[in-house]
Amino acid sequence: MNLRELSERLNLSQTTVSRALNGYPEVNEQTRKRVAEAAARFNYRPYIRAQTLATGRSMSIGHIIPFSNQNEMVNIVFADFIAGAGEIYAQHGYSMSLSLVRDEDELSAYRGVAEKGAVDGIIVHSPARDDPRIAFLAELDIPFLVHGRASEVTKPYAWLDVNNKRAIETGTQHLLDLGHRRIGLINGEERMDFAQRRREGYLSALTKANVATDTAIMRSGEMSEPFGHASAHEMLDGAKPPTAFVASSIVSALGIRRAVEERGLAMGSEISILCFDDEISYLPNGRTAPVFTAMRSSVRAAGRRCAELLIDQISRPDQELQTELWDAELVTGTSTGPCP
Amino acid sequence: MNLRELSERLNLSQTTVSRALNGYPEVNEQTRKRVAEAAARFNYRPYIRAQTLATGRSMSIGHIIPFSNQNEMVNIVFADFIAGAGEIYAQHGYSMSLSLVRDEDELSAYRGVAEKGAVDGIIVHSPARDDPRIAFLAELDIPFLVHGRASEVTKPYAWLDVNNKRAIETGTQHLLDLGHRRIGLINGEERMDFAQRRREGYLSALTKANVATDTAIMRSGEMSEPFGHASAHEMLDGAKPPTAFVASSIVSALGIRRAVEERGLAMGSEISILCFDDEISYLPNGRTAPVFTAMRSSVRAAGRRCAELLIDQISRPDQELQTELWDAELVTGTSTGPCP
DNA sequence: GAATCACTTCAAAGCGCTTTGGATGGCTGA
DNA sequence: TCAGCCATCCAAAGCGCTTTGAAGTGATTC
Repeated sequence: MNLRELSERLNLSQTTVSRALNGYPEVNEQTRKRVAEAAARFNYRPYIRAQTLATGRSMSIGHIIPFSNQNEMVNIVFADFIAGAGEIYAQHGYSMSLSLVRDEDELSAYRGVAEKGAVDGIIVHSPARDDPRIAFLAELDIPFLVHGRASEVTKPYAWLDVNNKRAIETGTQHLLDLGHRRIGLINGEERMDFAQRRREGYLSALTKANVATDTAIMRSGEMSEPFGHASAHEMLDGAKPPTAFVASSIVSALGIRRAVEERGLAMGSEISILCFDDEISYLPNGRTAPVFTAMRSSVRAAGRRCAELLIDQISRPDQELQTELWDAELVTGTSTGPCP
Repeated sequence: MNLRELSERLNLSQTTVSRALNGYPEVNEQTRKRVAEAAARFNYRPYIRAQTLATGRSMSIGHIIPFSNQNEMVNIVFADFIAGAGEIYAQHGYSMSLSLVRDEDELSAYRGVAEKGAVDGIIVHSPARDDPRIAFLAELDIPFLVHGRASEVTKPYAWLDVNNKRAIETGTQHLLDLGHRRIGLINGEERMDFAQRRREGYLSALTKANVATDTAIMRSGEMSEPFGHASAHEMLDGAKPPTAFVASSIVSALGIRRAVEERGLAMGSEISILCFDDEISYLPNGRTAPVFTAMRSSVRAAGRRCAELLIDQISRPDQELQTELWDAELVTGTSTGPCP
């Protein structure tokens, strides 16, 4: 059942039927009701494909998720981000189109998605410091918003980010306040912008406190449980082992904890752990009382907000590009304590 | 730059240009080359929207991800499944359209996606025992494939599933062989089909071994770290505490381990833990030597295979509906040992 | 030299919807 | 009475692509 058939049954033109269904004012209330009833009775539903071609809008947002060739891994926060964004899309009648793209062929995938008019806007995930995707999308002239930032990109673009530097600076400061002087850093991959900023925050806190930095207790890698586990063991095996750890993710923190426990050390007294907590739904950091002391910022909330900002940008293309910087919140759990 | 413009510049008809670009045989090699060059030079790319309308195929697969209202949680295996499926889609020129749908309005979302012709096929995630979605999709007459099964649905449908019953039966048997007689079960939500089957496997192994079952050491819930943690504590606080645990997910196993360690018990000797391992990329169960003894089956491989099967079904609609049952593999780690 | 054929190319008709630019007719006000 | 004006409705022209059915070439065959 298509529009033509429906309009024939009603003895009306396609125009009128279309307008009636889409709520245009220039149609009699009675005929509108007639149309609505017939549409329901014949179970009529417009073909999205045709609508999309006629209107020029596809009512869908593209997410291109990079995933690393080395470890075949999707960022752990991705599912919750998507859950948040999806909620907003549903409210506004948008759908979400997803491509997982390997590092090497990412740019061509962007062209594929954006230029062909398959989506009305794009969300960029996990930007690197000097991310070529941003300049590329700007040139394609399609609305897009970056979750995160790319420090080395100079052109303006829309983004939403957590203040990663300040977050980790605050977290590290918290450990310093507890008397720790040997603090290990277990970071994400530092070609990622967020990881760089977190590192800056870590270094800045140490420097301000006149504590020497030591690359022997700084690691950067894939944010998985085994990586946290192995890194922690290595550092604790070192000549001058740390008394505290800063972890970039709750997953690596789990690995650190395992290493700590394997060594028979007591977490929160002999060894302290502080991590960044994205509030991942299946790895909650304690519903009521947090386990890990953490810098907390909800990635699901970020997903929601990113979707809102992008939809806003699509519907009002003339407005200035929006940016938002969120502060993470320090929550204290049982994983930190005074330096022994 | 659209097809008409391009064909005008080339002094050719749209037909010829279209055919040249799409590899039809009835076009001179020389003109094909001319067309290809011009297309590259003018950076021509067909509008997907128009192509989609003209061909009747949208070249996109819908995934509708249920997510629970109670715990606002997306299944942890989802990201890796998607990563696997996305790989295959990319190879075949498909894109992936995602909707996250809350429990209560799922059916209407299916109609929205399927009936409007927005996608060529659908993958159904996390089916419940008597899942209304399956009958619904069958009626809509759109190709679909279920990841998992719905025991109470009688009509034939395409699916791919792990033999959950046998997997957990084997796992439980392994613990019985080690001498354990009090084995706790920490399962997923039992309205989900897979969780029911796992429970059956658990019960079957115990019954065959003439070991009494006890609901006091059986829990079913959300498959999160805290759930595993709390459940393990409760059971270990009981009058007849278990000496071993079977966990439905590596995430709940992590929680169990935390509880075990908090009590100062040694995992692998005083308490054994066996879990189902979906090979989630950021929670790998030990790259070389597994930590947890586990029943293992890669959810990413399942995603890949599901995508293949569905694409096959779309391209050859007349063939019989395919089904595949995979066996999980027992891997022994350090988390299990003889009953003390 | 006419008929046949393979090889290329083309004009035009969709795909199902939206939207522009009128028509139509009843009603109002001078 | 008649111009002017709403309130409704409509025919037709797109949106950019694919595909059908036919036509225009030479070359080949008899």
